[in-house]
Amino acid sequence: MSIASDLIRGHTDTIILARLMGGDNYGYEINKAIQQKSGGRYELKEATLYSAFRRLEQEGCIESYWGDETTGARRRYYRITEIGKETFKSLLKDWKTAKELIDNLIEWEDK
Amino acid sequence: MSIASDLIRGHTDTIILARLMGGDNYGYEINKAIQQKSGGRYELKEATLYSAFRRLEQEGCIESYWGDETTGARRRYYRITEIGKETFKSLLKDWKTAKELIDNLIEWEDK
DNA sequence: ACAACATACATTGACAGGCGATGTATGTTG
DNA sequence: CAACATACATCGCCTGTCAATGTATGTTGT
Repeated sequence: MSIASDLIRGHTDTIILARLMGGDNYGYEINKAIQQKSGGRYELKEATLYSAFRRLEQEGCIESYWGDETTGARRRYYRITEIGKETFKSLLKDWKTAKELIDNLIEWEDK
Repeated sequence: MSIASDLIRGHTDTIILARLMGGDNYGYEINKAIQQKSGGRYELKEATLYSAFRRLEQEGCIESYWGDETTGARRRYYRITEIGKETFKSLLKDWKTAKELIDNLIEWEDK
């Protein structure tokens, strides 16, 4: 992977919630969408993805249900809740703040 | 603190190296400068700061020496090395990339 | 027929970074 | 003389990431 995961750490939830803002989806597909949107530069590791789902569901940000696939592997779909939408908005604001903050803190005067 | 530390995680080293790009400095003062530059919104916890120094020194990014204070508490000064400067440049590039990547990944189509 | 691969979900155990708590020592200020 | 600021340092816990591993189904190439 080309991006250090510590730089993405803390954004996993935001990234997943952003995907679910566009409608219900299941894990594998969500990760595929992330890969595509990143131009192949980034993907969530499966362990990271599924532990994020567990975390978000416990926090009430998402809800899950099994798809009715009659063929192929079963799919667990996720739906963003109202709490999730509020959380997402809040996380977006945090990101904006953090971005400005970091940009500010890595400035320097060359000596 | 107003900023979630997971959003800053992975930037600690960059932030410290940026401070040292402006000349040698010691831990306490570096943290004060960070607080000032952030407008009081952010400070490194001491445990975080000193473990970052240890890490950076082990990696050869910084070197340390004791100040010659004849009064007051002793100060351990840090100097950025050539390796540190290269690392810093590289971290800046990583940040630029990560910023664009995240901005891209948190876009969504409202439904 | 059968291997290889893609789809799809899930858990375990290890690791790394951040940090609260705590400790040391010195100097200043009300 | 208590409170506070300066200054460095370590220990142990917590959390998020991830390699490894496992399960099960469907497709494609030879």
